[in-house]
Amino acid sequence: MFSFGGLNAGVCGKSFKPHRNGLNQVLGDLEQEIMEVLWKREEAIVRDVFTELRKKRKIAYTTVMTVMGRLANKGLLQKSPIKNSYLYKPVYSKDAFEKCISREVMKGVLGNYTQAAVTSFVDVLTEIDPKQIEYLSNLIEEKKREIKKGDKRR
Amino acid sequence: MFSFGGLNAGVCGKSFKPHRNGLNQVLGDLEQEIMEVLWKREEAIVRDVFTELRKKRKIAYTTVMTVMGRLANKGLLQKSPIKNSYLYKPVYSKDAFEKCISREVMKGVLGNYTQAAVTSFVDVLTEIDPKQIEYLSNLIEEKKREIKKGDKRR
DNA sequence: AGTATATACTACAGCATGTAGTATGTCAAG
DNA sequence: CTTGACATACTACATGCTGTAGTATATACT
Repeated sequence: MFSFGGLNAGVCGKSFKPHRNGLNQVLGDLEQEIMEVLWKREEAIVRDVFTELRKKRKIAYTTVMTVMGRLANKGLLQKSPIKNSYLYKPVYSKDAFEKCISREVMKGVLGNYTQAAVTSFVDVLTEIDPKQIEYLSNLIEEKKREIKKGDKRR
Repeated sequence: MFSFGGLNAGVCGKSFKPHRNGLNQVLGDLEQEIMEVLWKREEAIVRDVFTELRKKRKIAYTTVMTVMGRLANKGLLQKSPIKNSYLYKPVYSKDAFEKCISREVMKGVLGNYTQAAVTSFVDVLTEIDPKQIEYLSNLIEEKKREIKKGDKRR
């Protein structure tokens, strides 16, 4: 239950903040910064991330460590022992994570206000990128054919 | 900025919890219960709401009052002096509120992961209610015509 | 042995929300 | 005019999430 491509939905769809940007919509500020570093480097130890973040702003080593630990507890980072410390890796690719978010959010909104959601979807999509309407149109036609096929089989 | 039908988006789109049900997706448990009562009765004083909630469970009068006050601060309830107390009314209809949510959430997800969002939208919609695909299809055709018209005018 | 580095653990602040007590004001009935 | 019901304001505490960081302790290399 609640899984998508092996990704536990609880992880990507717990709380979505529409007004924020990027993955900050589901992650805290620092959490997001850290995940970005991890996705960029594939893997890292706390010091790597600390050094990276430290370039931009003042932050304590233990702060980074604490949050990386929390991300591991949430299932977003995998923690494996290495020498006298741990190596962290993202459990899911950024792409998979984003797909999971969009899917969970869509499920949440469509499942609760289907009609209104369909309407605003089309409106908003037109506003932000009218070209996507063409793509959407094709997707729909495809789905329609799929549904018909399913009907025949019955 | 950030308004929809007079509704300040901050109110309906601050934090969306996809896994919850109904307006509990953007409101706390008690907040939602209270709003439901208000939407049902159009207007009420604290005691009305308290009496209603009290039928179902143990709760203190002041608890209801505190939360109704918070809802007023958030701009969800309008508070007008009456006799020696206040009369509360929903500022927005339940319908308008739901539309605002769906719009803000769509903006949030489409604005950040357009492609992925379009894909999951179609998938999820098919899963939960294939009949809606037909409606969607019509909406799209309409939009396409609108867009063409807009092009001509340039 | 000492210094740097790693983690674990603890802790606190701020915000949102649920919960409720206490103090205080108001009004109507006796 | 005193009393009791009821209203509000204010304060407070708990929980969960996130950002932040100190302290204690283990480890390892020089």
